[in-house]
Amino acid sequence: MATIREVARLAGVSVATVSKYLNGTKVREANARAVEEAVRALDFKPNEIARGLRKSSVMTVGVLLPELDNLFFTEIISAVDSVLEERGYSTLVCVTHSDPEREQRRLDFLRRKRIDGLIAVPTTAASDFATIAGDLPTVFVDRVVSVPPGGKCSSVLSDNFAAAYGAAEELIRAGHTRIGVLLGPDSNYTPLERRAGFLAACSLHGIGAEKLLIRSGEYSIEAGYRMTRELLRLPDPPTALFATNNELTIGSVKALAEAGITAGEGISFLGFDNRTLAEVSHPPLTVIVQPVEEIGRTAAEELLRLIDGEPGGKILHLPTETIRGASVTNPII
Amino acid sequence: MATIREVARLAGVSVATVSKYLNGTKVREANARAVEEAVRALDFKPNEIARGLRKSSVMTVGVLLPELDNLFFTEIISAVDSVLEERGYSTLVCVTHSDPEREQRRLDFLRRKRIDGLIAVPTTAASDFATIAGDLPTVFVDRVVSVPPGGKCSSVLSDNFAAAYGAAEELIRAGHTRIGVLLGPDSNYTPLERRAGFLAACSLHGIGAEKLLIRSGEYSIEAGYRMTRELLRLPDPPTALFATNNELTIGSVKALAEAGITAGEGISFLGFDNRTLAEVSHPPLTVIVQPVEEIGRTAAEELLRLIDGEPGGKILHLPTETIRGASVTNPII
DNA sequence: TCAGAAACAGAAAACGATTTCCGTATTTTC
DNA sequence: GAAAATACGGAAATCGTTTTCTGTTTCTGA
Repeated sequence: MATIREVARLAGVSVATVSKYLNGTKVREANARAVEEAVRALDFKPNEIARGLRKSSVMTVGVLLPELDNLFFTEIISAVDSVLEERGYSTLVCVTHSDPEREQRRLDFLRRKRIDGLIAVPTTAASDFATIAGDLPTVFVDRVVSVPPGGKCSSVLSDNFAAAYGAAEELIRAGHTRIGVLLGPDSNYTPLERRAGFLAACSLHGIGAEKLLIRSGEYSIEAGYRMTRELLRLPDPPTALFATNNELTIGSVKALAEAGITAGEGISFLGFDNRTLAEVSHPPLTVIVQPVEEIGRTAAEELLRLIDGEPGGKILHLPTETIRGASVTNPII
Repeated sequence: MATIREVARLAGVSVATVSKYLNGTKVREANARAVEEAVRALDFKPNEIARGLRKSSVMTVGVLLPELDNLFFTEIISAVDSVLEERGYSTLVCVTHSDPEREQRRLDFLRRKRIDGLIAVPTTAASDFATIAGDLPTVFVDRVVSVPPGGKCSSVLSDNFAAAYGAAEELIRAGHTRIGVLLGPDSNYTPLERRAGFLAACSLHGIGAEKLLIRSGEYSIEAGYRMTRELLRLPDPPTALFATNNELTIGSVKALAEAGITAGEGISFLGFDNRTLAEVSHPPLTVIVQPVEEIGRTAAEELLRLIDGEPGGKILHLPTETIRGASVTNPII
């Protein structure tokens, strides 16, 4: 592949002139023409590696996340990538499989690649910014990491508390008091927030925790399925179910279908995130959806700000949206 | 961030020694120790950019695909990434949004990054390898591109012909002769293969094309929905439906649900790809699933072979799998 | 026409690693 | 114990750009 040297020779100018012309510094008209032609003739493409070395910036941000086979994450990356690409950055994706050791290795890898910034959905639990990213501009997504005020990192996530609060109100307003809630692992941040939001709304309406049937487990289809079956088998089963994540929603829907229960008839159902499943269901499900696209965009924009040296330390909560289907109805007493 | 020079100084050796030690060449025990310690003390991480420049290989492969918000693609990337990472390669993902111009720009970008190989789901239609990738080792996924025998590229995809052939047999065996088929755009390669496979099986069983109700349109939920409604409204509607892609399947399921038709009772249904929807449906759907994980792995392995200089020119067809639910039954005459 | 200013071109020094090549230590062999 | 063989360390070249800094043109205005 042609180098800038060969272009210079063919054009009869110095490499400095070629470089300047290609980077927008003014050169003599005749030279510009000659360079242009040489570039075309040799199909010259500047070596970004050499460029990156000299400029000590490769215009790359790392993205560190648990999995690639999960639309929640990939839709976020998609938005992140759109924003970053527009500003000339490329995106280097690394998968952790939720393994802390692997996470550390991949992070090391990204640092060796001299990334300019990081977008991370960290797995490591009780971690602060410094141990994860050092002094790298970083935006955490769907996680809150202890954020030094004005430091080089921020967080972007849905307002999980408000989402669950709203969900509870939705169900209570319809007349439910005996509600089953399917939560993710207690070790994660978001399930705790969702639990807290839900409980807050309930207690405000005088519904004690003892009437609630809260279950927590993995974020998986199987867990959702299992927990739903458990709840349905209770002597006094709940009149409404709230599944707080995509996988739990899928599992729950499956269990209901198997039990011959139509959401909104035998029991009310409030799901999370899976817009498509909600639409395709009959009747359509009521679901709370996270603004994935906006989360991605916001994270990318905040990261660009951090890279530009502006202070971070923000925690950006984005509102969720409730898509009303017909799966939340009055309870049959 | 520390450089190899500072490590050398602190360890009291030359940069050559540091480099050698870190790259596995034997050095004196005492020096090894000193380097080790200096590396730790300075938290030295080799600059992969400088390294890449000198070695003229950055151990990176590009991935060029239409979208990131589609599990079919992201599951493939996931597998690709696993295989490549194990061999020390990183994956640089670029999205084309199915826009040929953008595809060209992103490809240019990847070449400037001096990637060692490419995995591509090209959008550009009638294109041959040379115009897309030049002499870059390339594996095309879910597309067949005119492959120079022994050249530096190969293709990996499902055996779409066989999949559709099998689908037709499945339905014919159950007794259906009046079958509605939902296909993707005629301008793509895979819909044509699927159509051909389906027709081949039908004609073998003496079912003329005139009895079939073949519709083609976009690969979208809306198209699937629309085409299904059209078919259901016919004076003599089909007794079975075959949706040939994930989105078409979703749209079709939605239309059926809305029409109050249960797949496998009023009408038989054969879907594609969406394992989760198939499982969660009631009754579970019979679907043909593509071996996404294996497609990804195979593509990555083939690419590694090409990068190692072995000849390409292969077209690798991987068998699909039929997951039998209860949505294909005998027709009610 | 010429001095001074402004515009531009080019040689060479970075950037941070790897690698070659040569010289010195160390070991082996008789 | 000396010569030959081997092992190892280090100076310097290299990868392909950008950028600085100096030197040369070209332009301007009286």
